[in-house]
Amino acid sequence: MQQKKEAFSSSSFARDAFAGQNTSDRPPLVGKEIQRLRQEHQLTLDELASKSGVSKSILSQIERDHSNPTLSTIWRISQALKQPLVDMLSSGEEKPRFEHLKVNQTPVVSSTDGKFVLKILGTLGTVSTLQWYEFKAEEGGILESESHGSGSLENLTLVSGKLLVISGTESRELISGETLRFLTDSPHRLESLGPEPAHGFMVNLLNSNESF
Amino acid sequence: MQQKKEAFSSSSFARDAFAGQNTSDRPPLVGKEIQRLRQEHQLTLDELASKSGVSKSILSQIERDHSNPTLSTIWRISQALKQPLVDMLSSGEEKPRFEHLKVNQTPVVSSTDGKFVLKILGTLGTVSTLQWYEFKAEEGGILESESHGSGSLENLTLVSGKLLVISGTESRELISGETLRFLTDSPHRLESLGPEPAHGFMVNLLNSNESF
DNA sequence: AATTTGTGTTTAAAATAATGAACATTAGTT
DNA sequence: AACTAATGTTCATTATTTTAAACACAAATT
Repeated sequence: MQQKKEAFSSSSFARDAFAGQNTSDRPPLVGKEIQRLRQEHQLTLDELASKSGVSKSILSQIERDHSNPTLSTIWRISQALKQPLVDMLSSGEEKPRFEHLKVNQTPVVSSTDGKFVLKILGTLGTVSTLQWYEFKAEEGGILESESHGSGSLENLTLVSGKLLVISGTESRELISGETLRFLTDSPHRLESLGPEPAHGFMVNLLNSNESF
Repeated sequence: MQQKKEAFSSSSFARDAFAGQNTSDRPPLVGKEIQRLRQEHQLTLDELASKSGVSKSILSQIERDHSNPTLSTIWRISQALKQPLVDMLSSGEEKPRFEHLKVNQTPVVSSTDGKFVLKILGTLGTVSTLQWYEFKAEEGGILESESHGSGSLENLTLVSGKLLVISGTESRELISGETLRFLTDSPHRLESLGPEPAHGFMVNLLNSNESF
């Protein structure tokens, strides 16, 4: 019954019984990171133990990667160290190459009557300000915009539906599949003509102050 | 000797399985998220068990938040579901940060077998080059791209369908309505997973500080 | 209806993570 | 050096996760 205290060498942690998948990779080793954070906070094992509610013996083992902590244990440690749980786990991994926005994380703006919905897909405010959106508008939905400043440009592509675009004194009617670029240095307005809802994509360049 | 078959009711874990927002006084409940991902992949507990090497009984309990999984268990599940470990834990927590832009090269895009259709909606060449597209890809459609140069950024929004994105050694799976930003300083690849065709938008920022 | 097949849940045993106490090791002081 | 005090590690025990097998249930097939 007495198995070796030899870390998790015989446990499922290092098991490679299930070949074919990722035998090369292993779960993240949080030990060094936890130890670094604890020392940064100038805490002893005893102090972190009482702060976190995790026994100091298991803390010692986790720091040396001799134990495979449970989620609740990692979480209690992260709380005591005031460190987001996620950061502790990703320290050993690769840098975040992706930014993954789930459906409910995408900012949405809608007109007061709710008929015109703008989903803000991205913005970039470096050299020139750039914003892009997806929009959906049922029949009669209207989006009114002020001037975006001289030199601002709007690029509209309609995937489905019919859309009336009015900028300044001019107006155009867009049908499915068409693209329209126009200056938005004056108030402008989009209106879904229906009957099917308008759906499309919009890229805006705002107030470019570049000289070329 | 008291046997608590009641999961972790006597532990520091949550008493009630309630998969709402993370109130940040208890470890994150990953059950709902894991179940969602498994069903998205159309896997049964048996299938995920053999893919991940985690027994289906514990999978069942974890999905219902009746167990407090170890790090290695969560990690093996995340690997099988091709989902970054961190994302599974942060479903109710904070968001990732942004990326930074650097120097670059000339972008080269090598495309397809016909199943993947890119519609170029617009381009703009100033200090950094900007391009945006609409794409439609039937099941199995693949778009392979070479590096766009270090610091190049791709912004993908999926309107419908399912899309697998691979960049470098990492991969993400996008479902309808989600947005993904990622660095394209290494070869990357988009694959429509079907069954319905993938449809979405793409905005690329390419570094073009070309020094001839 | 009865039987199979597929899918998720529960059960009993084994593996191991977590605890508190004893032990070891270092660092500082006399 | 010897003695403390402080800190980290190991030990024995307990608590819980994990596993494999049995079970329950539903849907499909004969």
